[in-house]
Amino acid sequence: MEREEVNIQFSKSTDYALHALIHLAHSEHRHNIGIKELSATLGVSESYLSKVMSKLRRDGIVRAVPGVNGGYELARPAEQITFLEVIQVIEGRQQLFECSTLNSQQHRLLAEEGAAERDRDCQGKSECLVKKVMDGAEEHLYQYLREHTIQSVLDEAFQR
Amino acid sequence: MEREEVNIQFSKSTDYALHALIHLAHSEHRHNIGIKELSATLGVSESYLSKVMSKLRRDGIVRAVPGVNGGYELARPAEQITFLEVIQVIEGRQQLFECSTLNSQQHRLLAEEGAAERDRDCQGKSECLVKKVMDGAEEHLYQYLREHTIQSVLDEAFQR
DNA sequence: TTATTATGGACATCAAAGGTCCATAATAAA
DNA sequence: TTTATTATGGACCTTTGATGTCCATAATAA
Ligand code: SF4
Ligand code: SF4
Repeated sequence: MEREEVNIQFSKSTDYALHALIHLAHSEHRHNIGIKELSATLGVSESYLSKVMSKLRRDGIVRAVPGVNGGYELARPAEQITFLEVIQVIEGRQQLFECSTLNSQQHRLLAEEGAAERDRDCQGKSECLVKKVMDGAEEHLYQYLREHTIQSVLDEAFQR
Repeated sequence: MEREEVNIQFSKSTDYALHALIHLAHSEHRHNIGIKELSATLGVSESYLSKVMSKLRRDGIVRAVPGVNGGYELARPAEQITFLEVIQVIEGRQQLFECSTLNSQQHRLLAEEGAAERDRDCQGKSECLVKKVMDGAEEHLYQYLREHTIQSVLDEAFQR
């Protein structure tokens, strides 16, 4: 009877950002695509999309020029813009897993076991295996996202 | 000046669930670990942790018995409980990426390009490359999480 | 100078995470 | 058969973040 709606997924903003970048890449012969055209292409409101674009500009993914015939264009070639980069700009850069029980008995128990390991990796961080598994998962995910760029999507889409 | 705090990370509940399961696995010679002991071990309130445990029970990860000397125990051997399973029980099973612009011009443009592909994979779903990259990322992540179990953490922690 | 376009701040809304409290059900021990 | 104990689930609360709008301002090319 309950409507459980827990969430571990990327935000709509990330979706919008990726789609906008693809449109810019696809129209790179032209210059300065305005927010009007972008929002029409994606079917998203100008106000909201402009927030997303501003973020992309602040992080050097796109360039923006105001005024007549202004708009956006990629700041770098599309093959240098990875999925990971876009996601991190929009979603932030916190870790996929952050310890919430660092002051617990259990943390002490599990982290102390790493004593042998702390000889080589002596950073005093004392992370346990749970954290290591989760960090490994994150790195796996990131590595995959690093290998895919905006250009790679276009390449596969428009080869015929 | 802004405090951007966007979030793509696992919830505290997932953290609690993993830690609780590790405690149960570590104490499997005993039976029926009560919520009192669990919450003391993790340093988390009984009320909240009991919600998490109930979820784990409803999905067959742990067994629970009320009454004097009651408590929780693993419903299956620890080597059969994967990280992925625990995460999905707590976080739900939606996809990491869901299309938010399915009615856009761009979707039509990108999805139509898959015409050649629809001959073999004729499901009418017409997903584009963006979605495929993201789904690939998800599958990558999941595969990794499937390969790690509660037992594997204990093994590495208590080998000396 | 002017029309146009992006920017950023201020709000508004809504859903979900995180958490508490309590009444009830279930159970084992006495 | 009590009784003490423990888990369960519903109701409720608070805070946060995602999503979104609106407007005043800055910047720029024509
Ligand atoms: S280091 Fe391990 S035991 Fe300690 S809080 Fe993090 S996940 Fe939990
Ligand atoms: S299928 Fe591709 S283009 Fe269509 S909404 Fe999904 S990600 Fe966007």
